[in-house]
Amino acid sequence: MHHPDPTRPGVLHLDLDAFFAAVEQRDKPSLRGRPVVVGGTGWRGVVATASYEARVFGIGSAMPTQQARRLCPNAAYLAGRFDAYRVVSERVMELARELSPLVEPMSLDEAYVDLSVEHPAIDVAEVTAIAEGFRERVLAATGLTISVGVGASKLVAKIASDLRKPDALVVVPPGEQAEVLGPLAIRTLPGVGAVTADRLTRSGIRTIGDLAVADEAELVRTFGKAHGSGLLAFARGIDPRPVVSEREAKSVSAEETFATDLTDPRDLAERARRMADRVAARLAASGVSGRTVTIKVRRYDFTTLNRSRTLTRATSSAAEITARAAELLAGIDVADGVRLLGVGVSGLTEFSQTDLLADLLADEAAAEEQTAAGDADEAATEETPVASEQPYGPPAAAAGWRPGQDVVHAEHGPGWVQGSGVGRVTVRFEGPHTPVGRIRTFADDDPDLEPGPPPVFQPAPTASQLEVPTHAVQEAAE
DNA sequence: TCTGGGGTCCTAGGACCC
DNA sequence: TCTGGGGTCCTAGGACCC
Repeated sequence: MHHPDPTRPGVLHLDLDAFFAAVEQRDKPSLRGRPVVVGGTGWRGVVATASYEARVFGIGSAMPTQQARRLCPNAAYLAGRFDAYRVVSERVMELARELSPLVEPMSLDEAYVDLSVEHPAIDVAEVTAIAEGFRERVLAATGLTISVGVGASKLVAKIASDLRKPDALVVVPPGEQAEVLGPLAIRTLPGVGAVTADRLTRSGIRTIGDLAVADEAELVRTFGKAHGSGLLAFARGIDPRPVVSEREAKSVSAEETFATDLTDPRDLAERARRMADRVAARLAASGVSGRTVTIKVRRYDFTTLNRSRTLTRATSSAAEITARAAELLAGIDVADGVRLLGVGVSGLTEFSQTDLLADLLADEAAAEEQTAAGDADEAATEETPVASEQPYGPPAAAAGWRPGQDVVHAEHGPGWVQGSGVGRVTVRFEGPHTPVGRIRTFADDDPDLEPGPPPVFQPAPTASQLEVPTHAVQEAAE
């Protein structure tokens, strides 16, 4: 474990600008320069990312999509293409790892990099050159701009990357930390959310500078030991957290907000089963199993409950997770309506051969339980089709065409779904390297129209590639 | 305005153990 | 029995992050 040197600007925070929306504008020429909103497009959706053109209208992350639509009805509302985002993200992380092996991805669009192992004497000039080179390579390889913040710690790097977004590099020299942080609003400090900011403001603390001179005992009384003293340390620019390149997941979960509240326990049990299946598949894919099964229930009034049960052995069996989730669900009154249900597994460990055998036995045992329960109560095991299987709100299509989705037409080639409804689907035929494309409308069950792969973005040739003689390029291509 | 889905970490109380 | 002092595990809830 390596801690960053607090006297040198060796930590980078990388943050792709308006990431999901930027990928959409890259791949869809007709959306460039226009407001684009990516997120839940249904009744109960929220905004994941708004392009800068959409932010002008007041649209931002976590805002209900309904509200965004009122603010800017003419924006493009897209459901998101996470496979495409993942490809771009992996490429950026790869480029980051060329700077240093100490890269800690925080999400698809953010990561920390610690340069201090390989550049122990790094200074502002050197890190500036490294970071600018990196930003250029990201733009060439992905067509996207990335903001980079640099400081002596994760904390300072993170704050710096946000200071002049988009498409900016901000280096905070260790000697200027206090001056830079002091005047900033308390809310810009990572770990200060709506609740903490509110409480601090009520104590007359508005800026990071105010917080830096606050009384520690008082903060600990108000916010608890860890949060109270952590807050003060952060405000003073103290952050010894290392950049960690490999972190093990601690839990795996799946959850869903329903288009309309569910009240039938059998519907909920069936939904829980499907979520348990997905969780089990992901556990298996990452080679882990877990001892604690948790369900999450959000009621009609947004109050949220968690119920968990810890098993004697870790499991990754879909049947066992389903059975435990069903038991936990049975203990909750759902008559007034449930808007969200989730199933999760925590207490993860890498699984062994004996776990695999135990899972097989657990599958059988759980199946028997089901059968036994079915004999006692026929209704419970009937294959009940889920009642509220309606599409996830308007204007998503009944046929399942999602706005923004990649498609291929037998005659017209690759394009994307611009909208759908009343038995029709509208497609725009364009890609990242075409001019703005034409729109065509089809029946939503047109056999010539299929879901397609994400378009491939062609990186700009780099200066060094242009210098290489033609025959060398051909050899490299073979 | 009416609130996603995937996570992390912390707190606090009770059970249980030595 | 007018009553210790940890430590760990489990459960539930909450703040926060992207």
